[in-house]
Amino acid sequence: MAVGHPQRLRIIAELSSGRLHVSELARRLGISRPLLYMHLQRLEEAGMVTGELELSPEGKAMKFHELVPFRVHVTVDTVLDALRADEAAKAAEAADQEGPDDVQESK
Amino acid sequence: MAVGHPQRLRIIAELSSGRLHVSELARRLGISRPLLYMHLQRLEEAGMVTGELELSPEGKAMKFHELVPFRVHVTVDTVLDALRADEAAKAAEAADQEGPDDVQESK
DNA sequence: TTCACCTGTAATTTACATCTTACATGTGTT
DNA sequence: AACACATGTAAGATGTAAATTACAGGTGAA
Repeated sequence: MAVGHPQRLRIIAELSSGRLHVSELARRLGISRPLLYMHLQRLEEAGMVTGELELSPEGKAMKFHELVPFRVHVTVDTVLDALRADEAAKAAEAADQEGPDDVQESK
Repeated sequence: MAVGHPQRLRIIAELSSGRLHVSELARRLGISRPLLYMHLQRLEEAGMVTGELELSPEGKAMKFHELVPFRVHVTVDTVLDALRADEAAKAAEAADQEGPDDVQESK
Protein backbone atom coordinates (compact mmCIF):
# COMPACT_ATOMS: atom_id res chain seq x y z
CA MET A 1 0.00 0.00 0.00
CA ALA A 2 2.88 2.32 0.72
CA VAL A 3 4.61 1.47 -2.52
CA GLY A 4 2.08 3.33 -4.51
CA HIS A 5 3.87 6.49 -5.37
CA PRO A 6 6.82 7.21 -7.65
CA GLN A 7 8.34 9.54 -5.10
CA ARG A 8 8.36 6.71 -2.60
CA LEU A 9 10.05 4.40 -5.06
CA ARG A 10 12.73 6.99 -5.63
CA ILE A 11 13.33 7.22 -1.90
CA ILE A 12 13.78 3.47 -1.73
CA ALA A 13 16.18 3.59 -4.65
CA GLU A 14 18.23 6.31 -3.03
CA LEU A 15 18.41 4.45 0.25
CA SER A 16 19.31 1.19 -1.45
CA SER A 17 22.93 2.29 -1.59
CA GLY A 18 23.12 3.19 2.07
CA ARG A 19 21.70 5.19 4.94
CA LEU A 20 21.22 8.92 4.64
CA HIS A 21 19.95 11.71 6.83
CA VAL A 22 16.83 13.63 5.98
CA SER A 23 18.30 16.85 4.64
CA GLU A 24 20.81 15.10 2.46
CA LEU A 25 18.15 12.79 1.08
CA ALA A 26 15.89 15.72 0.31
CA ARG A 27 18.69 17.42 -1.58
CA ARG A 28 19.45 14.36 -3.64
CA LEU A 29 15.83 13.87 -4.57
CA GLY A 30 15.25 17.53 -5.20
CA ILE A 31 12.15 17.69 -3.01
CA SER A 32 11.26 19.74 0.01
CA ARG A 33 12.06 18.41 3.44
CA PRO A 34 8.50 18.39 4.80
CA LEU A 35 7.37 16.41 1.81
CA LEU A 36 10.10 13.92 2.39
CA TYR A 37 9.05 13.63 6.03
CA MET A 38 5.57 12.68 4.93
CA HIS A 39 6.75 9.98 2.59
CA LEU A 40 9.26 8.63 5.08
CA GLN A 41 6.50 8.39 7.62
CA ARG A 42 4.44 6.27 5.26
CA LEU A 43 7.36 4.01 4.51
CA GLU A 44 8.06 3.62 8.19
CA GLU A 45 4.44 2.72 8.90
CA ALA A 46 4.70 0.09 6.20
CA GLY A 47 7.85 -1.22 7.83
CA MET A 48 10.05 -0.66 4.80
CA VAL A 49 12.25 1.96 6.34
CA THR A 50 13.55 2.76 9.80
CA GLY A 51 14.62 6.12 11.11
CA GLU A 52 16.96 6.83 13.94
CA LEU A 53 17.95 10.13 15.43
CA GLU A 54 21.66 10.29 16.07
CA LEU A 55 24.19 12.75 17.31
CA SER A 56 26.94 13.33 14.81
CA PRO A 57 30.57 13.47 16.02
CA GLU A 58 30.26 17.25 16.14
CA GLY A 59 27.17 17.00 18.30
CA LYS A 60 24.63 17.89 15.65
CA ALA A 61 21.36 16.02 15.64
CA MET A 62 20.80 14.06 12.48
CA LYS A 63 18.11 11.60 11.63
CA PHE A 64 19.29 8.71 9.54
CA HIS A 65 17.02 6.46 7.57
CA GLU A 66 17.76 3.08 6.17
CA LEU A 67 16.00 0.36 4.28
CA VAL A 68 14.50 -2.65 5.94
CA PRO A 69 14.86 -5.56 3.51
CA PHE A 70 11.20 -6.11 2.80
CA ARG A 71 9.46 -8.85 0.86
CA VAL A 72 5.82 -8.15 0.18
CA HIS A 73 3.72 -10.86 -1.35
CA VAL A 74 0.29 -10.12 -2.75
CA THR A 75 -2.23 -12.72 -3.85
CA VAL A 76 -5.99 -13.02 -3.81
CA ASP A 77 -5.74 -14.68 -0.43
CA THR A 78 -3.64 -11.96 1.14
CA VAL A 79 -6.13 -9.42 -0.14
CA LEU A 80 -8.99 -11.31 1.47
CA ASP A 81 -7.05 -11.54 4.72
CA ALA A 82 -6.29 -7.83 4.65
CA LEU A 83 -9.95 -7.06 4.21
CA ARG A 84 -10.98 -9.30 7.06
CA ALA A 85 -8.37 -7.74 9.33
CA ASP A 86 -9.58 -4.32 8.32
CA GLU A 87 -13.18 -5.15 9.12
CA ALA A 88 -12.20 -6.56 12.47
CA ALA A 89 -10.25 -3.41 13.26
CA LYS A 90 -13.20 -1.24 12.33
CA ALA A 91 -15.57 -3.31 14.39
CA ALA A 92 -13.30 -3.02 17.41
CA GLU A 93 -13.08 0.71 16.92
CA ALA A 94 -16.83 1.04 16.70
CA ALA A 95 -17.28 -0.97 19.86
CA ASP A 96 -14.75 1.30 21.48
CA GLN A 97 -16.88 4.28 20.64
CA GLU A 98 -20.21 2.84 21.59
CA GLY A 99 -19.42 1.68 25.05
CA PRO A 100 -16.47 -0.54 25.78
CA ASP A 101 -18.34 -3.67 26.66
CA ASP A 102 -15.86 -4.57 29.32
CA VAL A 103 -12.50 -3.31 28.24
CA GLN A 104 -9.81 -2.73 30.80
CA GLU A 105 -7.72 0.06 29.34
CA SER A 106 -4.50 -0.72 31.09
CA LYS A 107 -1.64 1.70 30.65
CA MET B 1 0.14 -0.12 -7.67
CA ALA B 2 -3.45 -1.01 -8.48
CA VAL B 3 -4.00 -2.60 -5.09
CA GLY B 4 -3.95 0.71 -3.37
CA HIS B 5 -7.56 1.37 -2.71
CA PRO B 6 -10.05 -0.29 -0.40
CA GLN B 7 -12.71 -0.21 -3.07
CA ARG B 8 -10.45 -2.21 -5.33
CA LEU B 9 -9.83 -4.77 -2.64
CA ARG B 10 -13.55 -5.17 -2.19
CA ILE B 11 -13.94 -5.78 -5.89
CA ILE B 12 -11.34 -8.50 -5.75
CA ALA B 13 -13.07 -10.03 -2.77
CA GLU B 14 -16.40 -10.04 -4.53
CA LEU B 15 -14.94 -11.62 -7.64
CA SER B 16 -13.07 -14.23 -5.65
CA SER B 17 -16.21 -16.33 -5.45
CA GLY B 18 -16.90 -16.19 -9.16
CA ARG B 19 -17.42 -14.07 -12.23
CA LEU B 20 -20.00 -11.33 -12.27
CA HIS B 21 -21.26 -8.77 -14.74
CA VAL B 22 -20.80 -5.08 -14.17
CA SER B 23 -24.27 -4.07 -13.04
CA GLU B 24 -24.59 -6.93 -10.63
CA LEU B 25 -21.19 -6.25 -9.17
CA ALA B 26 -22.05 -2.59 -8.73
CA ARG B 27 -25.23 -3.53 -6.89
CA ARG B 28 -23.41 -5.87 -4.54
CA LEU B 29 -20.79 -3.32 -3.69
CA GLY B 30 -23.28 -0.52 -3.40
CA ILE B 31 -21.36 1.78 -5.69
CA SER B 32 -22.25 3.53 -8.91
CA ARG B 33 -21.59 1.80 -12.18
CA PRO B 34 -19.28 4.42 -13.67
CA LEU B 35 -17.14 4.31 -10.57
CA LEU B 36 -16.91 0.58 -10.85
CA TYR B 37 -15.88 0.92 -14.48
CA MET B 38 -12.98 3.07 -13.44
CA HIS B 39 -11.74 0.65 -10.84
CA LEU B 40 -12.17 -2.33 -13.12
CA GLN B 41 -10.13 -0.55 -15.72
CA ARG B 42 -7.29 -0.10 -13.25
CA LEU B 43 -7.44 -3.70 -12.22
CA GLU B 44 -7.42 -4.80 -15.83
CA GLU B 45 -4.41 -2.61 -16.59
CA ALA B 46 -2.66 -4.25 -13.69
CA GLY B 47 -3.55 -7.66 -15.08
CA MET B 48 -5.50 -8.75 -12.04
CA VAL B 49 -8.87 -8.93 -13.72
CA THR B 50 -10.17 -9.69 -17.18
CA GLY B 51 -13.41 -8.53 -18.73
CA GLU B 52 -15.31 -10.14 -21.51
CA LEU B 53 -18.45 -8.95 -23.24
CA GLU B 54 -20.92 -11.75 -23.74
CA LEU B 55 -24.40 -12.23 -25.06
CA SER B 56 -26.70 -13.73 -22.48
CA PRO B 57 -29.09 -16.53 -23.51
CA GLU B 58 -31.79 -13.89 -23.97
CA GLY B 59 -29.58 -11.88 -26.25
CA LYS B 60 -28.66 -9.15 -23.79
CA ALA B 61 -25.13 -7.84 -23.82
CA MET B 62 -23.40 -8.39 -20.51
CA LYS B 63 -19.83 -7.81 -19.56
CA PHE B 64 -18.43 -10.37 -17.20
CA HIS B 65 -15.33 -9.87 -15.14
CA GLU B 66 -13.24 -12.47 -13.45
CA LEU B 67 -10.11 -12.66 -11.38
CA VAL B 68 -6.76 -13.52 -12.85
CA PRO B 69 -4.86 -15.44 -10.18
CA PHE B 70 -2.12 -12.93 -9.56
CA ARG B 71 1.00 -13.18 -7.48
CA VAL B 72 2.77 -9.90 -6.99
CA HIS B 73 6.14 -9.91 -5.33
CA VAL B 74 7.73 -6.71 -4.12
CA THR B 75 11.29 -6.34 -2.92
CA VAL B 76 13.94 -3.66 -3.09
CA ASP B 77 15.18 -5.18 -6.31
CA THR B 78 11.81 -5.21 -8.01
CA VAL B 79 11.39 -1.59 -7.04
CA LEU B 80 14.72 -0.71 -8.60
CA ASP B 81 13.80 -2.61 -11.74
CA ALA B 82 10.45 -0.87 -11.96
CA LEU B 83 12.16 2.49 -11.70
CA ARG B 84 14.64 1.64 -14.42
CA ALA B 85 11.86 0.44 -16.70
CA ASP B 86 9.96 3.62 -16.03
CA GLU B 87 12.92 5.79 -16.90
CA ALA B 88 13.52 3.87 -20.09
CA ALA B 89 9.89 4.29 -21.07
CA LYS B 90 10.03 8.00 -20.41
CA ALA B 91 13.23 8.38 -22.40
CA ALA B 92 11.71 6.56 -25.35
CA GLU B 93 8.64 8.72 -25.17
CA ALA B 94 10.69 11.88 -25.08
CA ALA B 95 12.75 10.76 -28.06
CA ASP B 96 9.53 10.04 -29.87
CA GLN B 97 8.34 13.57 -29.29
CA GLU B 98 11.49 15.48 -29.97
CA GLY B 99 12.64 13.75 -33.07
CA PRO B 100 15.04 10.85 -32.83
CA ASP B 101 18.66 11.23 -31.81
CA ASP B 102 20.64 14.31 -32.62
CA VAL B 103 18.40 16.64 -30.71
CA GLN B 104 19.55 20.18 -30.24
CA GLU B 105 17.77 21.54 -27.21
CA SER B 106 17.60 25.15 -28.28
CA LYS B 107 16.36 27.85 -25.89
C1' DT C 1 26.47 37.50 16.72
C1' DT C 2 25.79 35.87 12.51
C1' DC C 3 26.23 32.01 9.41
C1' DA C 4 25.51 27.39 8.04
C1' DC C 5 24.13 23.38 9.09
C1' DC C 6 20.43 20.30 11.20
C1' DT C 7 15.29 18.50 13.06
C1' DG C 8 10.55 19.21 13.33
C1' DT C 9 5.53 20.89 12.54
C1' DA C 10 1.65 24.07 11.33
C1' DA C 11 -0.86 26.13 7.73
C1' DT C 12 -1.87 26.41 3.10
C1' DT C 13 -2.23 25.67 -1.69
C1' DT C 14 -2.29 22.56 -5.63
C1' DA C 15 -3.05 18.66 -8.13
C1' DC C 16 -5.28 14.49 -8.90
C1' DA C 17 -7.96 10.43 -7.92
C1' DT C 18 -12.41 9.40 -6.69
C1' DC C 19 -17.34 9.52 -7.12
C1' DT C 20 -21.98 11.18 -8.72
C1' DT C 21 -25.35 12.72 -12.01
C1' DA C 22 -26.86 12.67 -16.48
C1' DC C 23 -27.08 11.16 -21.02
C1' DA C 24 -26.96 8.06 -25.33
C1' DT C 25 -27.93 3.41 -26.87
C1' DG C 26 -29.51 -1.34 -27.24
C1' DT C 27 -32.54 -5.67 -26.22
C1' DG C 28 -36.37 -8.30 -24.52
C1' DT C 29 -40.84 -8.33 -21.94
C1' DT C 30 -45.57 -6.58 -20.63
C1' DA D 1 -45.38 2.29 -26.10
C1' DA D 2 -43.63 2.00 -21.70
C1' DC D 3 -40.76 -0.68 -18.63
C1' DA D 4 -36.85 -3.18 -16.85
C1' DC D 5 -32.79 -4.72 -17.71
C1' DA D 6 -28.06 -4.11 -19.75
C1' DT D 7 -23.25 -1.40 -21.58
C1' DG D 8 -20.85 2.67 -22.06
C1' DT D 9 -19.02 7.72 -21.80
C1' DA D 10 -18.92 12.73 -20.75
C1' DA D 11 -18.87 16.32 -17.28
C1' DG D 12 -18.62 18.20 -13.10
C1' DA D 13 -18.43 18.11 -8.00
C1' DT D 14 -15.93 16.35 -3.99
C1' DG D 15 -12.36 14.80 -1.14
C1' DT D 16 -7.91 13.83 0.02
C1' DA D 17 -3.09 13.00 -0.82
C1' DA D 18 0.78 15.57 -2.22
C1' DA D 19 3.61 19.47 -2.14
C1' DT D 20 5.14 24.25 -0.88
C1' DT D 21 5.95 28.07 2.27
C1' DA D 22 6.77 29.64 6.68
C1' DC D 23 7.82 29.14 11.12
C1' DA D 24 10.25 27.59 15.81
C1' DG D 25 13.77 25.57 17.58
C1' DG D 26 19.06 23.63 18.42
C1' DT D 27 24.41 23.09 17.59
C1' DG D 28 29.01 24.41 16.19
C1' DA D 29 32.18 27.38 13.77
C1' DA D 30 33.88 32.07 11.77
